Amino acid sequence: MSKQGEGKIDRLRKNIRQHDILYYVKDSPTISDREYDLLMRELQDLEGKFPEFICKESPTQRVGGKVSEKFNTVRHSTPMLSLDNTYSVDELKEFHARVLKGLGNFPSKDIEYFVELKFDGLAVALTYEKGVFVQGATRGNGKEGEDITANLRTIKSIPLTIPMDKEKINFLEVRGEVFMPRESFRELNKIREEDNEVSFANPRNAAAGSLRLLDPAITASRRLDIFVYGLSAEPVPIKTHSETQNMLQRLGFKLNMNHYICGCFENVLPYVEKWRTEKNNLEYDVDGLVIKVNSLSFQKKLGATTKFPRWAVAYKYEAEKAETKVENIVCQVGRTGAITPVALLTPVFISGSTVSRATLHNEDEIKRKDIRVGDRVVIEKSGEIIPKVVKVILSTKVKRGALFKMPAQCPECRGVLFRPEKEAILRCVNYGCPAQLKERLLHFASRNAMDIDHLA
DNA sequence: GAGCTTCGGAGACCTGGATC
DNA sequence: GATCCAGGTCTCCGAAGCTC
Repeated sequence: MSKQGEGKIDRLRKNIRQHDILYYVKDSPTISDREYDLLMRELQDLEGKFPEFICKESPTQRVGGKVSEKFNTVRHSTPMLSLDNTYSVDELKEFHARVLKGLGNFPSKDIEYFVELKFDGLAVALTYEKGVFVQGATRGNGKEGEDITANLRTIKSIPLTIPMDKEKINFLEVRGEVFMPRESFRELNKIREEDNEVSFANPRNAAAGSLRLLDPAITASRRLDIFVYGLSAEPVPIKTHSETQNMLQRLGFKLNMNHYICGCFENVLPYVEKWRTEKNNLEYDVDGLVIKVNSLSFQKKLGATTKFPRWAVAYKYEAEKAETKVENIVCQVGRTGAITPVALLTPVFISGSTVSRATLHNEDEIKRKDIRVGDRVVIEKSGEIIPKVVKVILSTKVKRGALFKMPAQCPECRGVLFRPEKEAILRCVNYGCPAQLKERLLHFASRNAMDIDHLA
């Protein structure tokens, strides 16, 4: 009886996994939702009768239900690098020139490129051992990320088991981008509004927040999705990036099929133009394209800097812009003592979030752009959906205000001025003269009518 | 409020080539 | 060999929004 139960559970699991791939990965279900639910219920009933056969790879165990207290740190087997960005065709050409140079002035016509969409989500790494999904992690600082396995297991397009034996590999790490489809985002915000909760600013932030929830059951309700785009396997049986895509597809992962193999660099450029407008018709956020050298041996030869691979680059489409007013300019002190002038702006909604502050970087930058309080300025977000460093790109004088002066340099040592300690002691890095320095700073502040709240 | 996400900018640092 | 310069690389920091 027990043996029969085990066999039936096994068949049901395989059947459900197959339908998961058809529904969540290939987007072509062959049974109705009700039929799928009946299969799942049958499996749950059998696992209830034979609890000794319940395993964490079972489709019924996607949501473990266990609420964790914190996320553990995970060290990546190979660094998870981000991509260098380009914003124009000229910069793309420079990338191509660096590739040619890096390969010893290889003939341009012999470099094949792989072009794919750049999804606006969170990069994750999925680790499989002996065909079982054992760990999922965020990118973190590239070397270490957070263990979010429990939350990733709730994403139904991530297979919990894969046929690694068919590919003759023992270890597999898959990299992809978790995102929230626009429809899921709209529905989620609608529910939050009905519940008088604060809406999420944009799908990327909603996805980021959802993956860092301590309760996987809530993550499961957020309807996240994933596109995978890369892998490292042992032993490595592949020679090109396009072959990795084929392998990932055979293993049952969800890939985005809007990708192209370009026989030469010139063939890349039409796709840049094609997706400039077409990206807006997709049901998920895309902020550019990724252009990769297709040959893995070339990728290896080109290597990487500490931050970016030299064999791939992102092409980012022009960011949304908005006009607003500089209300004030204040000094902001970082935790190491570095002072950054920041423009306080009339809040303006741009690319999914409200921007009210913009870094002005340093005194030279302020002088170069001649930015003053009261100026009308055009801002653009340099990181698209998440407002990271906001660039002030144009200053249109409407009403002149006080010219900002920045007391960021010690008149004597010309170095970093001070470092605020927890006890609010100001200390000159070069001279170690807190009292004198504090006096000098307060003098500067009063002379220039500056906001000194940050220094107090 | 703390601590996390991602990624761009600034500036320090490093490296290699040119010139003396 | 010393010096200068340009370009590449690295590290630090901060942005807004999120969860805890």
